[in-house]
Amino acid sequence: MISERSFNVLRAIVEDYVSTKEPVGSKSLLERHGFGVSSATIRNDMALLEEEGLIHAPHTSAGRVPTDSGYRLFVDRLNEIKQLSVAERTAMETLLESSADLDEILSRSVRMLSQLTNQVAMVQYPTLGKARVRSVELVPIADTRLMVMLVSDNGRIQQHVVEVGFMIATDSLSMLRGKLNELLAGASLSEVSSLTKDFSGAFAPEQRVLVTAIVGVLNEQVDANRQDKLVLSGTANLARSEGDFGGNITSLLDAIEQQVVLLRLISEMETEQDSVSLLIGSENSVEGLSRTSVMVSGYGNDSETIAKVGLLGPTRMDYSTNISAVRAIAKYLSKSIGT
Amino acid sequence: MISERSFNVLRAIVEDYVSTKEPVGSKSLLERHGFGVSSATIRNDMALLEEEGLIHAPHTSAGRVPTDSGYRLFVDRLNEIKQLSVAERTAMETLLESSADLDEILSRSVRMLSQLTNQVAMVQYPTLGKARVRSVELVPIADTRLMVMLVSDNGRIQQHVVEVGFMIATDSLSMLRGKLNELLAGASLSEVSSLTKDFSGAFAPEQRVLVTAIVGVLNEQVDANRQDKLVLSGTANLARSEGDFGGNITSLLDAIEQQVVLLRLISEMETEQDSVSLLIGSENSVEGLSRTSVMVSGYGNDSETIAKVGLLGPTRMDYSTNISAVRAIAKYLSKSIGT
DNA sequence: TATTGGCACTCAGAAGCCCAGAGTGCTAAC
DNA sequence: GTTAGCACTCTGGGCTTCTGAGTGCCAATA
Repeated sequence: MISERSFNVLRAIVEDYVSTKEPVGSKSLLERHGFGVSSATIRNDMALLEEEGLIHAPHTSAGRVPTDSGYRLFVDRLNEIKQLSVAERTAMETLLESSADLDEILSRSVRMLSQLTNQVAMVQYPTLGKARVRSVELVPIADTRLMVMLVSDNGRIQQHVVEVGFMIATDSLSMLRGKLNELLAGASLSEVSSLTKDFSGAFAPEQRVLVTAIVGVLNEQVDANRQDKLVLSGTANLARSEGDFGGNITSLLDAIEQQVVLLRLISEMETEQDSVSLLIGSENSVEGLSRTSVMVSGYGNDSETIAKVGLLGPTRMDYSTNISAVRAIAKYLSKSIGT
Repeated sequence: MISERSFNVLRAIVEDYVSTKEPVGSKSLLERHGFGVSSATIRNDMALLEEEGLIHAPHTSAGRVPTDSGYRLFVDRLNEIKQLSVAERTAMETLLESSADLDEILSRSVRMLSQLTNQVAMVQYPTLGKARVRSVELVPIADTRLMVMLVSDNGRIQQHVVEVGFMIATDSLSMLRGKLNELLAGASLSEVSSLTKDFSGAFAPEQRVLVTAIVGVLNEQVDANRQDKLVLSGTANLARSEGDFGGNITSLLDAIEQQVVLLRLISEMETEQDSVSLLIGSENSVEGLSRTSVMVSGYGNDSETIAKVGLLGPTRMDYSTNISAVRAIAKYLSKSIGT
């Protein structure tokens, strides 16, 4: 369809535009990349690219800017992805060494991703999916406070403190814990609600309040899991590249603070592990994100993807670097969580 | 020193400038607040205020803008603090009802504060301070993974997952748990390190790896507590009021992302519960925060303040509203945590 | 047929200019 | 101490001009 050289021109335009932020013209293009041809030839190519809708001139007699489709083609033909630098790699490795709990792993990863890319990074909490209950723990925190923990077999922990309002007898607690584990251990999370339905009925009235409270918390924990959670980092970066969004940055910020929109968006994007999927500009149909590109990758264990990680930023971004960063972080997350 | 009317003029200037964002002149001042005098009189007062360094004209023949000292005087003489609206109050109350664990309480509070004020809100994690160990819990998470929890008597929980690298025998675990609790229960946190120093020596060599790992984690948890943590919310709001910072918003964002700077700053600010302390503009000596006001209040239980909560924003902010919001949130936090 | 040199044309953005209006400070009168 | 009056001073918006980067097209060339 379009010639090899034309494509190279497109690539050059994308690269220059991303780095200079200025529409790029035929002459300056020649200066930076020594194509073996004259500026007139380049102009012909550019006219062709414009006809194809890959680039676009903000006004006559200005340079060209890639369109969404232009970026798209550029990305699709991106064969060699930039590698992480040595410094970045070592940073990743130190991150990897320190074993930590889920919260920490996620928040560190997402921060690292945002620093690596200078974009807004996001990571989705792993959904429990088909996970099963490993155990239930009841830990007294204070005289009248109890921490209820639900440990699932993929290593995820949910916890919640309940104020029960009266002194808790430790022996009845361990009895209760035993019964709960007997009932729930090995059950899939989706079964928890039905299994616990009549549980409190078997207890003496004076215990029933406590039991009901605990069961309530357990069900909440399973539920809380359905509406997944997103951790963001680097929103500040948006302010830095404000110009790229044409000033109406607030609508974007709102969309981000809502989270719901983002969650729906990324859950609609198909991902496999080790591959990054990408929506460029208006390819996503979210209002207010028309000048924004979103990329995500899945992470999880060998058998399945349990959640997603990615970033968003202006369409004018360094796709190559960012894709490799997302991929690296996803890989790291799989390694840390997947076990 | 300065007359009653002059002060009222100052107050009017602050109020108008905060709401309109425009330097305010003598005439428009008269229109909005009907002082019983002519514009010339106001001008005289303004000249006086300027001499005192309380207001300042961006250029000749422009209106006046409060200086940092102007805001300061305004705030110091602020006798009636705005009350929260009914809607805000009910929102607070629903927040209050739902009992939750520390993380959740803090993140909800800080989000609410940022929404209430449209500023960047921050809350410091409670330091354990003179807290004592209530109990240590060891919960198996997977075959080779163990969750170590340190529960302190102020209701705070620290937890960490360790990968031990081999199968964990449940009976040795409960034995270990018993010994640890025997050793540590009731001890103050600062003693943990010395108490556990020789602990692992008493165990059989094959257990020692595990024990050392656990002790390591416990010490980490105590340590982690020294370098306190800050939760922020509403950074997006900065972008909205970008103009107030004279464009160089990035330096501000950096300062915020560093956190260290903020932590030092707020820890230097003296606070009592129920009172809000405030640094206006260049009153704080942090570079990059010269156009920023920071206010914090302490929260904790009856006997002591255990951490701080506050916000930051442009000097041109609605001090009255913000102070009352911070105060309300601090009160709420004390109520939820202090027990 | 693809490439190139040449040329006329276009238009955004910077620079310069002008003017109205908001605001001031001062002085003299009340 | 307050006020009316007045001369003065700027900023910001609107208008014009002009330069230069960039284009599209055409005829000549390889």
